[in-house]
Amino acid sequence: MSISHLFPIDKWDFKTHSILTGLPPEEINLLMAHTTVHQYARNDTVFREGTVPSGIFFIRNGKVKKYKTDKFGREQIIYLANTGEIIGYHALLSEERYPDTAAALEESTITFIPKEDFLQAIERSKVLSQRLLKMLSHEYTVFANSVATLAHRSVRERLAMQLVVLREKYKENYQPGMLVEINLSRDDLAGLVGTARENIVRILKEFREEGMIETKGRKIFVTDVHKLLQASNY
Amino acid sequence: MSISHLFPIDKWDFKTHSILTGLPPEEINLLMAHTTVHQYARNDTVFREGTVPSGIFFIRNGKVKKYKTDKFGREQIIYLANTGEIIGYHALLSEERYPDTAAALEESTITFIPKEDFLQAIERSKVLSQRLLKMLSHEYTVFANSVATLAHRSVRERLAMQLVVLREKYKENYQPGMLVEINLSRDDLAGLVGTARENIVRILKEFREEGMIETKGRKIFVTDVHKLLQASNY
DNA sequence: GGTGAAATGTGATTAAAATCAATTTTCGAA
DNA sequence: TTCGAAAATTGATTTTAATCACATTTCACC
Repeated sequence: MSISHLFPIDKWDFKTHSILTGLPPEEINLLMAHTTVHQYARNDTVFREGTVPSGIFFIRNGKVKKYKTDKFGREQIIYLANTGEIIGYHALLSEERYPDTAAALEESTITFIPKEDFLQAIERSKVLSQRLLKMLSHEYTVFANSVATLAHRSVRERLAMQLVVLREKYKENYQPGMLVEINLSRDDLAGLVGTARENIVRILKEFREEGMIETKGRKIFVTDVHKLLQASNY
Repeated sequence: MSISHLFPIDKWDFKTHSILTGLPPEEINLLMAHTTVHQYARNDTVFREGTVPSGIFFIRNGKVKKYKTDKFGREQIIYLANTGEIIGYHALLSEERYPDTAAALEESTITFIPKEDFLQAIERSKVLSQRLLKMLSHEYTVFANSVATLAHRSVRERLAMQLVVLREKYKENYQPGMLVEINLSRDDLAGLVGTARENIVRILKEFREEGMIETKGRKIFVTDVHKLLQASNY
């Protein structure tokens, strides 16, 4: 059972996984003609803000943070991409440089699709370009949500909300009743919520004391989603 | 002369105006087959969050704020659309309900294009759908920027930055040396920056005393863009 | 031009979050 | 298993922003 009836998780998720799944074989072949597969260790950079894009990346397995760093070194995570998702297409389609940096959050297997193949596939496949249009316009919903949340909700509320989202993203072979292990550094969590590490630590402690989560080292287990949702004030 | 070499204004601007300009006549005809033109007074709603989209809107003249309201009534402006821009396409393309509300900021003339015509035009015109892809993916750049800014910059910095952006948006028949009149309520300015009205008022006062702007009633005139840019810490 | 509601502006106070300075824990490499 | 660097945590303090309570100004309308 999902929590989508309690919390609109799709408002926090791009839908890039829907791009490739079920695409006609010919289109798949076109896209996959010259792919290369790479292994990324935790913290390895996939692409860097400001560089010229050379292709797109399909995350076969793993998690990638997309983030911007300001001049004081503070990171803001724009989006956390999961297994099955694609990244790097914005820059190619907008004909700009990468607007942000992508780095693996954990050991990840990623397929690289060269620019030419991707653009050609779009050129030839109406299905593909229509799916991209649908997906990209959905991103507006996600961002409108993020912006409103960042602007008007407290750090505590935002952290509660993100934990609910992360619980979904860290589900793997999930069975009802299982605890989901959220394995993310405090710094990354801070970058996701948009605050300093210290605040994250303190509020996590509150959540623990209020019986919403348990922690084991850096790992976080959500033990009461409903209470968390309440705390998020959503 | 523009300030784009000092400040990347395009990172604050969607590029929806580029959609229609220069589109082949046949595509234009397709799109414009069943349009209706409407006049909106200040504060009139163009469409409302949560409703089913029935078409898109081309702003012939005027300005429209796109915003979300939280349960305490606080508005967050997601984007300020200007003359020549289109709004309402996200919901149609993503097949969702409107993710935000649109309301005229000033007397505006807006052309309505019905859903069917818009979707048909995309279906038939490769040029149009490719332009949409380009535009939508550029929006990611804008939002990544907004999110990072909201998360890590002070209200003072954000206000300074927005004033620079607004100065561009309120340019009309601009001649070098002219002062641009920014005519926006303090509440809307607060909604754009993501803070409370009182903070806006206080910081505007600082900016006035520091010789960056002048005010006349609600109207704001930027008198020193460079100082503002410095204050924005960009 | 006068009038009143709405918008703008001011001051004081409270609350939230950022920052600074350590200390403790964790976890991978030797 | 031990060691040491990196990460996480805690506490104290400062800064920033939100909130509350009014005062003043503006501006559309009569």
